[in-house]
Amino acid sequence: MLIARPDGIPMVCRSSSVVEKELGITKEDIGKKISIEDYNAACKKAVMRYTDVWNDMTRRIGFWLDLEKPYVTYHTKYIESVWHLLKKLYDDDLLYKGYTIQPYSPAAGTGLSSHELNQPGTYKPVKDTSVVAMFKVNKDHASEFLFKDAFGDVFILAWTTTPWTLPSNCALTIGPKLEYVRVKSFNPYTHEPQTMVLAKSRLSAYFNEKNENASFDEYKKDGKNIPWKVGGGFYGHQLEGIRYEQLLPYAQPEGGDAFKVIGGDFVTTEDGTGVVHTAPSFGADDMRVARQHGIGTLTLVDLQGRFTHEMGEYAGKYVKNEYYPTGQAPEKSVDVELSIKLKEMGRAFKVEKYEHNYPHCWRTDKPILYYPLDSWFVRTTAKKDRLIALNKTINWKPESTGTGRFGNWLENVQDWNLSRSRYWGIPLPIWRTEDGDEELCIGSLKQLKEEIARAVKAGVMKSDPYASFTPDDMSETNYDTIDIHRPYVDNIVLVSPSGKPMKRETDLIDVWFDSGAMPYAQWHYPFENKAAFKDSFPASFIAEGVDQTRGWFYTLHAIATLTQDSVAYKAVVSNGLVLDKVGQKMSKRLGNAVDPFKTLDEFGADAVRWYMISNASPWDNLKFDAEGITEVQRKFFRALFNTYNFFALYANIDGFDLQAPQVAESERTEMDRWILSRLNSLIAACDAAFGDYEPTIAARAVQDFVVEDLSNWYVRLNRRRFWKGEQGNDKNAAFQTLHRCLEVVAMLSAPVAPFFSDRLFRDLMGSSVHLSSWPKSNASAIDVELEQRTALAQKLTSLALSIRKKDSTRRSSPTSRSSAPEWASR
RNA sequence: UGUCCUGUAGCUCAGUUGGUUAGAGCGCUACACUGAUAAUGUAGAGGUCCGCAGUUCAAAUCUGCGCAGGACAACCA
Repeated sequence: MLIARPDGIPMVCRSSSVVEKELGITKEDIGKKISIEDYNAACKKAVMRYTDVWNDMTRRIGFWLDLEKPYVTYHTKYIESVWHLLKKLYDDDLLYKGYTIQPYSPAAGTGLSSHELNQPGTYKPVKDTSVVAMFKVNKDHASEFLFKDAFGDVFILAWTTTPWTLPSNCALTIGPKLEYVRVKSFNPYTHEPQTMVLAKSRLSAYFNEKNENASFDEYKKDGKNIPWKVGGGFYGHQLEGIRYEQLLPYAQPEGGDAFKVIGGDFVTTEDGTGVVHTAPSFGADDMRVARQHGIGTLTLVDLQGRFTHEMGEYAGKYVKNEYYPTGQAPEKSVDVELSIKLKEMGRAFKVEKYEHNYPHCWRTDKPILYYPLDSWFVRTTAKKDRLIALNKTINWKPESTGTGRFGNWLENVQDWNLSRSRYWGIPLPIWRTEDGDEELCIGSLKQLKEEIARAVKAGVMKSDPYASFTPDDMSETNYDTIDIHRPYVDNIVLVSPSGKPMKRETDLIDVWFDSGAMPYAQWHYPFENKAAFKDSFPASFIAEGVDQTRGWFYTLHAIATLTQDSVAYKAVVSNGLVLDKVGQKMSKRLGNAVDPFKTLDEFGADAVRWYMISNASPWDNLKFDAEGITEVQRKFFRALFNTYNFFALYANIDGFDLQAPQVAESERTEMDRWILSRLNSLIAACDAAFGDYEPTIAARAVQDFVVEDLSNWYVRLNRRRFWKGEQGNDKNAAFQTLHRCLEVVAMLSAPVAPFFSDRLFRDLMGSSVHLSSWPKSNASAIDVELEQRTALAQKLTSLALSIRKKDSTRRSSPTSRSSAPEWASR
């Protein structure tokens, strides 16, 4: 069973953002400028359009797919199967609602899962304004030791690449075991005397060695060559509990005791000052450590990525300039404005541009924020051991991807954030009371109908909007009568056991769940096709790009493990990428991408396929060079075509009879027996190679056989047998031998060159090669000794030609006698 | 920063469990052939097997440390 994706999941994923772009709207406008119905209809159309392109490519390149019955994730039946899986997870306590810091895309208005963040191209190098901010220490019993012969006020230095999070600062985190020092010096902007606390090992990053212990009196207040002096060291834990003045007091944190120094094990001294500015709302680590110490939170940014009304002069400004509509971004980002403000306040120690990799949303291409959100999670961490154990039973090609890349990923598996705040996708089938005390997960339309009936009876709904649907009727017409997408499904209000109304959680689920649910949902399992599902699950193998390691490979594996306690596939071929001929990744931006349709037009599908398969193993990156395709055409296909033409020419002249009885082996010449031995060896080699998911080895073996053995040696030396006038066993043997070779070559090359091989086979046999049985190697026809002897003869022939060449002996003049030393056989 | 892959002739790639002088195709150069079917043959030039160190009688191959390219991951304040 081959899993393939007839509708192309990534296209479905992207269709919504593509549609938004085409319609010239943003997510904000949905429900206002355009109704959700119209919007979803546009999305549906976009899917269809991509489907056509995909189908066209599939046919032309000869993918072996059932295009008549693609699975389509927006069909009601597909969604019902997904709901069934979700219900199963829910019943096993593997689905829960949680409040965590998550990657969030304000531009798309939705949270992102870890594997969405793991798509290629999400992390990009960006230049941000970074600030070393100065937090003023309150003098009290705990901090007294810092004030001993202090020089000006005492500050703790903390570095951030996201100055917009500084107003939401609630704590400072230090490493309890790290060494810290006090440094007396001057503020580089206000030139006031001040004492600063930072990690000892970070001194050299911020203070020039040659100015250490320089005269304070001689400082010219120009910010250059600032003298400094170390005023004593101590360990991080001595700082814990010290309180400081809020840096930017726009609003007060809630739910805790903020503005103190706390200890965290994640603090390092690789960057910054060894002190982490902690804004619990905008960092996963920050939230965790703040909870541990009861710090509370402050979230001064809204879901659109703008500062909230409390932020005074900054209220309403986007925290990243990228969030403004094109052309409307202010000259100074809030990061810059805040930095200037801090400089003026005397609370900035260093402001500079800092280049680092920052994650971007794959829908909008804009930077993401880390933001506190309510979300539904799949508790994959609970099944980590099974995920790992089952993975070990999968045959990965190449193996290292499974043990290395995928294995490491599973070792560090996180709970899967399923929630998406969007409109076009599969709705989460969970209904909740307003207080969240009662909830219900729906696993089928039948169950939904029953619950609707109860709700109507209880009076929370007037009527059943899905009245046209008949439970247990699996016909398409029945399923086509209803739509369980948003907004329709949002109109359903159910009733809780205690009689309260329950509304649907408004989230959609991660589209990757859709694709991972494919083995079940394509069959509408378990509502229909139980046998077909059982026959095809788990899949024998799947093939996809290695970049899908954390995408499709993972979601298939996770869902199968959690819901079936099984693998979803027994083997994986993870393809490498197609690079351009100098080894650069192809991209539209660089203009080095090859148009697949053009390439197919120019060379034909078989030459392209043969080139790609024979040139490099599927998992190795392929340096795509069109000259390689012409070489394949010249060498392999021309040799095969000419060999067939030679056969056909004389077979037609002589009226070769396919049905005639086979000439006995003893009646065939030694060379007949040799090529048939080579042929059966080839069958065995190809069988082993294909069986081990090594198509490259198989294709190369077939190519060598055709070019060297069959065309260049057998046909060349046996031409006279085909030419001669009289019929007879010898001539028949030649025809039958060559015919058999061509027949088998057609069969062996069918997986790689499906069109050429089919034509060849039809011409030879009158039927399709793709309906023929895979050839079996006949061990008794293999004569290893004969193959070795012939190899020797080939070598001697070449040597003889070489000698003739040296002696300038004409090739057409016969040689009466030649001899070779015995060592030539080695 | 981590994980994984790759590195052999100008190019694309082979190279088994370590074992004589490291191979093929293409390209290049030269010569011959046109009695090989729309397919020719022979020869030649071209290599620090990415580098260094180690194991070994023996390393392209095994080990370690690097370098370069690529993919993927990462809360990096």
